[in-house]
Amino acid sequence: MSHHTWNYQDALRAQGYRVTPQREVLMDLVCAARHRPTAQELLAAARARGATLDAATVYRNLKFLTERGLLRAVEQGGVARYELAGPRAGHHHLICRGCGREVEVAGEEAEALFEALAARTGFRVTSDHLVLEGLCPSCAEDARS
Amino acid sequence: MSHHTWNYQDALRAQGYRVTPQREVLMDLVCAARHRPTAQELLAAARARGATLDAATVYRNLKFLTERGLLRAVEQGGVARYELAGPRAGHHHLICRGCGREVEVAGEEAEALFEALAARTGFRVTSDHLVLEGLCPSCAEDARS
DNA sequence: GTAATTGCAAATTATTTGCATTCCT
DNA sequence: AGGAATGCAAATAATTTGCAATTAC
Repeated sequence: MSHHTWNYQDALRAQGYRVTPQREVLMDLVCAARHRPTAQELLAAARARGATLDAATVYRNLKFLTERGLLRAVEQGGVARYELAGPRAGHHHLICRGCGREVEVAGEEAEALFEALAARTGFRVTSDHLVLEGLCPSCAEDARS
Repeated sequence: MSHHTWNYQDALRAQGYRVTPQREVLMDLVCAARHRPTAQELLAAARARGATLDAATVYRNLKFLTERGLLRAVEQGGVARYELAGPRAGHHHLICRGCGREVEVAGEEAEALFEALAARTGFRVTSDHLVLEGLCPSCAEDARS
């Protein structure tokens, strides 16, 4: 399956690593997921899809793929969740603690904010994926009752 | 020991909860800690200090104290770390991934940033404690070699 | 006295590691 | 072939839960 816009397979092979079915199923699942899956969710999903793989393999590969820059790990609620890193721009998420809805913010939008921080503290933020909590417009509305 | 500027004991008693020695030792330790301690660190520290308490009690109370707004939990590197919440303003941290140094940013400083986000997305950020990663001035310098 | 809390032990959940075997390239 | 990667099983580590015993108020 090579429906990915980016061919990570060759990138790996070029570095002497192998493209195993386990790695492919993980990449496919992370790619197809609507929300960021955890290692456990990926294991279950992979098996549901008929793949044969062990939890240890999932953990080893998520770490491997993250180190190679193909995936990105985000801590959320104590567990690690994964998403495609790929060759695209960083971005951030706003999670509404009212309805759980998630809004994405382009990296550039946030850059301006980080600029301001850098100017004031000299500290350059490199996080390319923040998860901010707050209230979305509609829940903010409800909160007034 | 009531060296805390804020008397949380009465606040608890007023709500029908008890002030146990275990709870006090936890509050004292979090208060005295230089860096945010984890549940395990608190357990060890409490015992080193001669206190008698179980891991389950530590977890139960950290959760309890956090729910009552006395402590605040921050996820960092997969584990929960705690700090005093108290009646003070929220703030944020910048952690340098070069030297590990930590810089604190007052809540007001960041408010401006959140304002900008709200204006653009309608989303109001309520996180009162972000942990941003980046490079401090001195490490940014070294990175150029 | 009595309900809130604790301790202890056992159960969960997430993740890691050693090692022999398998399988990409 | 030959090293990379997997599976399996066992080891950690962090956290949770049931329940009887304890204790703060």
